[in-house]
Parts: sequence; C-alpha cells; structure tokens
Amino acid sequence: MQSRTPASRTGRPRSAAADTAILAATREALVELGWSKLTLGDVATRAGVAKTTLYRRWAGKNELVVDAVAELFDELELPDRGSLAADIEGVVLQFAAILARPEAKSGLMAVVAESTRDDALRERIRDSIVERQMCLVLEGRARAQLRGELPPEPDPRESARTVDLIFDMVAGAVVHRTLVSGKPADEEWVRDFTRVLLLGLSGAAAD
Amino acid sequence: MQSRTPASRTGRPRSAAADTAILAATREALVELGWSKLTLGDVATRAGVAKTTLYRRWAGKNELVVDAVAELFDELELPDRGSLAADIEGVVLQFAAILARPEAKSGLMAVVAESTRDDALRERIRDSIVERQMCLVLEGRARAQLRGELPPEPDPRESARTVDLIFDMVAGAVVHRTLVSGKPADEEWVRDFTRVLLLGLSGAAAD
DNA sequence: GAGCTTTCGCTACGAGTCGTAGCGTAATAC
DNA sequence: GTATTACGCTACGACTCGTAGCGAAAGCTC
Repeated sequence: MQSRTPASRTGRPRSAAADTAILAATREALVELGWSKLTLGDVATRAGVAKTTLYRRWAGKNELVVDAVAELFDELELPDRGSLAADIEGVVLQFAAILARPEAKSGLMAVVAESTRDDALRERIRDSIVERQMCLVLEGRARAQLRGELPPEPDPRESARTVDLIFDMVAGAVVHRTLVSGKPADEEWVRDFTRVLLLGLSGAAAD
Repeated sequence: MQSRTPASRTGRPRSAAADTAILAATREALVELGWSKLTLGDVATRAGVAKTTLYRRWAGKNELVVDAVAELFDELELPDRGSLAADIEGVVLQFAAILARPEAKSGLMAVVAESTRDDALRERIRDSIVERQMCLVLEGRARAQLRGELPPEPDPRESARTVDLIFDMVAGAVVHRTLVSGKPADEEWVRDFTRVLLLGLSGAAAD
C-alpha cells in the first residue's frame, strides 16, 4: 500500500497490524486535531508504534493521510437500483455520508491542496481515491445505456469528455455542498440535484 | 479587513502599505512554497515588515491566507452578455481563470480544509469569498427571469433551495475539474457544462 | 535447532518554526 | 508638547521535524 515491497523474501516481515493501527490512529487524530495540528509523533503514540516506524513506511504526512482517507472510500458501491436516477441518488448519498465524517472533510481537502504542488502526491490520490469513483461513473453509465436511458456514444473521445464532465459535476457538487456551503447533502438535496443533472444529460444527448 | 478598528481615533495609524505588501507577499510565498511550507516569518521578511507586525494584525496563518486569497476574487464580475448561457459561460471562465493560479489552488483548498474544524474561519471565508460568488448567482438568475429564460419562483424557500443548488453545481464542478481532475476548465469544457446545466434547470423548472 | 536478514522500539540529536514578551523608536491626534 | 498607538528588533522556551544509532525481536532458509 504505502511502499513497494522490493521482493524482500527473507527477514522479519512488516507487521500488518501496525499498518491498520497507524491508519486508524491517523483518522482518529484527524478528527481530534485536524490536518494542521496533526503530528506524526502523535500518530505514532496513538498507534502504539515508534515514530521511526512511521517514517520507514511513509514519506511524510501527506502520503500517510492519503492512505488513511482512501480507506474511507472503499465502502463505495453501485448496486443496480433499477434506474439511472436511483443509481445516481444512491451513490451520491453514499459519497455524501463519507464526506460528512470529520476525518474525511479535513483530511481530503488538505491533501488535495498539497497535491497542487506535488505531482507524486497527485498521482497517489488519483490512483487510490479518484480512479475508484471514476469507475463507478463508467459502470453506471454503461448500465444506463443497456437500459436505454442514455444513448450509446460511438466516438470514444466525446464519450470520455462526457464521462469527465459527469464526474466533475457529481463529485464537485457534493464536495462543494458539504465543505464550502457547509450544508448537508441530504435526500432532499440529492433528489433535486439528480433531477437537474439527469434532465441536463438526457437533453444534451438528444441532439 | 483583518481586524476590527475599535474606534481608535488617536495614536499612530496602521500602515495601509504594510497590509498590501503582506498580502502580496503571502500570495508570492504560496506560489513558491505552497501552504504547508509557508511560514509567517518568511512572509514577514518578503513583505519587509517585522514578524510581530503580522501577529498584531492576523490571528494566524489561516486568517492571513484567507485574506490574501480573497483579494483574487475581487475581479469577478457579471456583465450582461445578453443571454443566460452567455452569462454563465462568462463567469465560469472568470472563475476558472482565478482557480488556475497556483496561489489560489493551494491556498483556497487549504483554508477550506482548516475551516472544517474552525467555525470562525468558516465564517470568515463565507463573508469574504463565498458570499460574493453567491451574489453573482442571484444577479444572473434575476436577469434571466427578466429575460423570461427562467420562470419566477414565488415560494422563497424553494427559490433559496434552487439558488443553493445552482451555486454548488457551478462552483463545485469548476473546482473539482481544476483541482481534483487536474484538467483545465477551458472554453470547450465550459460550453459542455453550461449546456447540461441549462437544460437541467429549464427542464426542472418546466413542471 | 543455527544463522542470516529485516523490522522494531527506543533514545538522542541539530535544525527549524512557533507565538510572545520586552524595549526603544516613529508617527499621528488632541 | 503630550498622549497614544504602531512599528522594528531581539530574545526566548516550547514544540515538531526528520534522521542516526543501537540492541532486541521476528521470521525465513538450511
């Protein structure tokens, strides 16, 4: 997860329990202290490991928090709810529930801010968080096309553009609602949002 | 701006030049160092003022960066471009141009992350940044209703809900596109986005 | 078991930043 | 002139950082 295993077959293996303890301690510290006041020494104490162990596994605070927050998004799923509208509403509510947690709020935005000046960090975020969400968009779209709710797009370039647009609109709206506006993305809001988005998409696909 | 002037009529007044120098130095440091490596001592040196002067005016790094970033959004305007679509495209492009600057990217997201654990900071961000953008949404909507492009909404509660939704969709999509996806919100993207949004809004208002 | 390899916990360290206090000086209002 | 406030400067203890070195522990191979 955090560092490549360079084919080290011999020697004492790294404690997997330490990994989970460290990541859980990181989330706990994020809740209590927030990003700026979180220190690696404190995380090590909470996890019951030595500070040096942390530095042996992660390059720094950024990488550690990315991994700790990424685990929160593992629970994202997209079960078939029968219609595109229901699928969107379901996954948006899941996404909103994750973002409602304090460790996600402060942690996620902070690492995104740092990633604007660190290409490696940006790539790490993309691989462990963004990519997974993008797959959900692709899955939901393919499902809707099978149902006939969305027309098939033959041009791969335009298709990619549409997927990117949908992704930014969905994830961006939920994030902005939760973090900037500071209001809950509850069922009422999600219903309104899904309605506008679907009408826009079907209308744009009409011509 | 940063601290209330408690009716202090006598004594040496605060240097206004120092204010602008400090805020400019803060943005410069944001570009070169990013949020996490930015130190108040460094900003003071760049601005040519003593470190103590900084602490006399701002409570800390968060408040300073909010003020420094807020000035970037002063240039947001909403000239009448003749149609709702043109108005939206214009202001979104302006917004995207601001967010493309490195000082806005790293600074804005960082203070938003911090604001999740600091109510006073959240209020400060709302007053100096978010509120101004919200006014643009209201202005554009009123103009579109005069043109007949959007129906008037009599119910004030539902009207407020719609405005909030539009605001989160517009600002959220641009921010997510620029900062998370890491792709430019160029004219092509803005055109696609505006099309979907407008179709969704007019469709949602139809019934 | 013996021996090798890697990880772990612990301690200590210099370097850097924080936010504040104290002082003398500069600039304005009355 | 005098009062009042802001300013620049220095110094300070407290804290965090990231690293180095050490002995002990845990696993693999033979």
